[in-house]
Amino acid sequence: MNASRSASLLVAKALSAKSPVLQLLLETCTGLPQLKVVHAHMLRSQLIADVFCASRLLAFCVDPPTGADRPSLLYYAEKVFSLVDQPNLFMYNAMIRGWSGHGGDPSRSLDLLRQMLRMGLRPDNLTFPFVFKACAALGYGGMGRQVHGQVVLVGLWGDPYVQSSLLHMYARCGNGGAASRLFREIERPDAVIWTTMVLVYSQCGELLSARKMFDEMPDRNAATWSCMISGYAKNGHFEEALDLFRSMQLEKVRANEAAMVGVLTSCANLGTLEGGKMAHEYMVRHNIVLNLILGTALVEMYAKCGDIQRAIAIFEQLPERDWLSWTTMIAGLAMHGCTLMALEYFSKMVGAGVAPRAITFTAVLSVCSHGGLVAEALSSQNGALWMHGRPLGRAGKLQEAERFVLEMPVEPDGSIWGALLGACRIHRNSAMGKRVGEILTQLQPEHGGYYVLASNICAKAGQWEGVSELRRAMKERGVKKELGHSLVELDGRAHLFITGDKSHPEIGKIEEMWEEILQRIRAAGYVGRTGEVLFDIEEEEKDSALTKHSEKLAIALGVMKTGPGATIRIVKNLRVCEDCHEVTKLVSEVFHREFIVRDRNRFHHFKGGKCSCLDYW
DNA sequence: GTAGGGTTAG
Repeated sequence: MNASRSASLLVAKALSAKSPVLQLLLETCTGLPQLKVVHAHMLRSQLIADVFCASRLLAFCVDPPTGADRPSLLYYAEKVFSLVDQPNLFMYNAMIRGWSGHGGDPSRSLDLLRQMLRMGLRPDNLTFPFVFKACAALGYGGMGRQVHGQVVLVGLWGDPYVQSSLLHMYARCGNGGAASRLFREIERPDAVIWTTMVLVYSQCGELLSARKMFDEMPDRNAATWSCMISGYAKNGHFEEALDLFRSMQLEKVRANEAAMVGVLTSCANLGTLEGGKMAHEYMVRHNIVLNLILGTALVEMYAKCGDIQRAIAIFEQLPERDWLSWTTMIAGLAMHGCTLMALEYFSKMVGAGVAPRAITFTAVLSVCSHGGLVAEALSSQNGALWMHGRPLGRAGKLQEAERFVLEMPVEPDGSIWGALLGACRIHRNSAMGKRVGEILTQLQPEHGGYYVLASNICAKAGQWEGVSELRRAMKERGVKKELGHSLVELDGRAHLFITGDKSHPEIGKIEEMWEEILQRIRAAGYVGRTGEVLFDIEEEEKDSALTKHSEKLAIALGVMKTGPGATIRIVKNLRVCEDCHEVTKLVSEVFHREFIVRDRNRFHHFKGGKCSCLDYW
């Protein structure tokens, strides 16, 4: 006897005993196939006409056991629902809830709300939270406000579930004002509502207000901490995110996945490998399982903090991979100058049937420019673009790269043009650099880095009119150059140097060290770049007396605090300049240190007087 | 008689 027949017999027996057993039976379903058996019997036995039984069926579809294919169950539920003559409030709620959630279609929730109102049904305190969730997902703030009015009309605005979902909706729709007004009207906000306010303010970029809420609320739980940490991370306040993670541990609150993503992202952006490793250990210690997003964040952290081998190992162990996890891996390899491997992963990605997106192309383009390759677009296979790199001479013609950008199956965005501009600099192609620079300064006029890069390309070619033109454009548009800074981790402490800032407690000794370094590398053949050329080329402002970029102070401290054979990691916010690059090469040789420097674009691994970028960057 | 809110992150 086959399985479905034995199941059928079981069902028939069960249904004769009516609902409590039906409930049990539904609980044993693990997916659509089993559900269909139950449904078939409900139809045959007319049980489907029983509103309660039909509701149980819908409830199952809306809230299936983990692992079941929720979207297909939702469509099945809708079919069942559409065959019901007069669905009751419960059934509407179940369907509205279903569509509003994961793998659903929030606009259907709103359709159903209209439909139930037409049918003369009155939404209750359960309907509204689902409806607001749908509005939030769609970003329909206006619709949300109208429904808010309905809530007041039916006298439900005092319900805490309704209140928090309303706040959440206003937060997602960017209406922080409405949210704070609403919050002030709530007499006794509970922890969920307080937490939602933390979300509201971090969503609006008002981190101080968010923190104020966080500090003022009477009891915080894991979600609250997580919300505040992610808020900091999302708004670029990485140090604060890590500080808060430390306090969270002191308070013995266990972090969840979302919090860890914020923590890892912060470590990745700061480039703190020590912090990142500690976060990873925390995850292992607390059995926090790697899902797709968390796994990708971990890959990114290791890649951006300089441990590309570990990043690869984590990536290979991920339970699943999507376009973004592939892209993160490819971009990470690109940063480390692992050109061939990056291209290999790109072809693996395409081979796995994962469609690349714009950021993927940016990463591939940067692979090519770092590796002295030019990207070449070939014919499409299975609708996906295929691409490989072809070696180019140093003199490099970039026309093919430019053509690649123009022929890409996605609209080139700022970062793609930016990658091409970087390639122009490497290949010393000022004509194209000028062209691409113009596109970029129009596309993203507020982005100071592109003016600087374009101006450096001109300077290198001796085209001073181009340089002054770009400087003028920057001034006219009020674009500020980002201040250079370098971070170095030594003895478990992070030292930050900002251009022109001499606040480090050991600045005197550092300057002395720098003088010594200068003497010894000069003996090894270093000729500092000075004067006009420097002024026009460097990305960081020239120090009035000495050509001392923040990076040089970091190098000096690194040499000071370590012995021969040590590895010193430095993270910069801008691209490394040619002079610093030269200096670091020489220091690595003369002082027998390894430097792993992360600049805005990529890693430079200095050892024995050479750099892993082979002077392409 | 059946159900629900806040972290959604890379």
